[in-house]
Amino acid sequence: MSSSSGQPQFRYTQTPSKVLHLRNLPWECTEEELIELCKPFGKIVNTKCNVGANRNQAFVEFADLNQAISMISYYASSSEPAQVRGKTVYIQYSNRQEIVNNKASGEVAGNVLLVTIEGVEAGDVSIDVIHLVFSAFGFVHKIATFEKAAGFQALIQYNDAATASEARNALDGRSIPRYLLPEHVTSCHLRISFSAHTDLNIKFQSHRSRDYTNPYLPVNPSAIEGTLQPVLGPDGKIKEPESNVLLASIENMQYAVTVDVLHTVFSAFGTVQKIAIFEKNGGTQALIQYPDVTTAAVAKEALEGHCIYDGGYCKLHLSFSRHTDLNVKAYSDKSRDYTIPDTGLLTNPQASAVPTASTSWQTNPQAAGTFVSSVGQTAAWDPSKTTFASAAGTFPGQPFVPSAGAPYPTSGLLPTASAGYPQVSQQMPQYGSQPRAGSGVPYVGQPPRYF
DNA sequence: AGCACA
Repeated sequence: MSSSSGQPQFRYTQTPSKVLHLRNLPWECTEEELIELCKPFGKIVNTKCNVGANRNQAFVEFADLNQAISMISYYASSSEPAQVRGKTVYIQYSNRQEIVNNKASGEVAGNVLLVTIEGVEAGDVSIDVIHLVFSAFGFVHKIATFEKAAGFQALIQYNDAATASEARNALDGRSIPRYLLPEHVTSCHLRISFSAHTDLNIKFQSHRSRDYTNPYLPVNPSAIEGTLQPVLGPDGKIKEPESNVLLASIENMQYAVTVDVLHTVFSAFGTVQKIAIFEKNGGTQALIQYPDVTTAAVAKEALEGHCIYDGGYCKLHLSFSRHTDLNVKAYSDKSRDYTIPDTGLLTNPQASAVPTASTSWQTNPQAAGTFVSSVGQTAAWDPSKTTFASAAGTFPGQPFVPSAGAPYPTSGLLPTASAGYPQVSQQMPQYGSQPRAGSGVPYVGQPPRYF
């Protein structure tokens, strides 16, 4: 026979390759056209278009050798030749085993995609929506989002370049379905390229980054809520813009944390204007609005990492919210607006820093008779000066005294050292007496405590 | 219609 194994250039003796050589393509055939032709046979992990003197040749690399074989086999026995724009395309195994990465940056197939979401603000597309969209092509390991001059961008890490390529091929230039987006978003085109990253370094689960391979990664409360544009502080660390509204994440919420509890705690630093409690990512969070940034900053500094109740329960993590004025129901189970006068249910604004016993009773019938405001006149209270010993005695007019039978005699809001459990009141922090909560509020399955 | 290049 004329064919011999010593002539690899002869088509019937070419060794199979994941890479196919296509020729007689229409002039400057696009990658999309190439992919359309080849993708029925398998996952395309790389392409090279417009090669050759006439720019009418191309290479396509499949994820698997068998996929390349199936395409060759199909057209070897097909009565219809492979065609692009009606032009017959001749396909052979390439004499190379892989396409070299000579593409422009961003075209080099990797397992991490760089996705630019055009025409939206970061807050418009949640990381959960991004995860949903990109999970259609395979397990998404990690997502990191950020805002750059180019707009809202996300890095999507898959296990392999093949999966990433498939997602890119399917989604590049497309839009996230409207029903997944806020109503005001009119367009949301995805522009997708490959990142040079292979493994993203996700430090926290947050609204801008996720590691789906590590469910135990700590949640970063400063990044859960809102769409803060990170600001670099003097130390070079990411610093959130200050706000008069604090976002509190409540960790280890063994006991109910109500609006009243939060009001008592946060009133220690100034007038609390509004409170809203909500559930997010399976945890409880709250927004606490002060009249000014300074007060919020003091409260944040003093309360961060402290527990409302002893034993490490209801540990607070505080960050500045992007909100400046909460729009809350004046009086509900989960929210309170203390700035609205004449509701009949609320104390008047001047005295609103601490709810009176009577208002607590109205809202918490079970708590009747148990309310003790341990904070007192907040306007005069300086957390940096108040001493620990002053807890009950410094606040005249307190109608109730601590119950001798209280099962948890120590005060809450102790600083929680990472291994500092259980805690005792002697571990008082530099802030002196801590504001306390819990009074007047029924616990879940626990009797109330007093101070 | 016949194998590319960082």
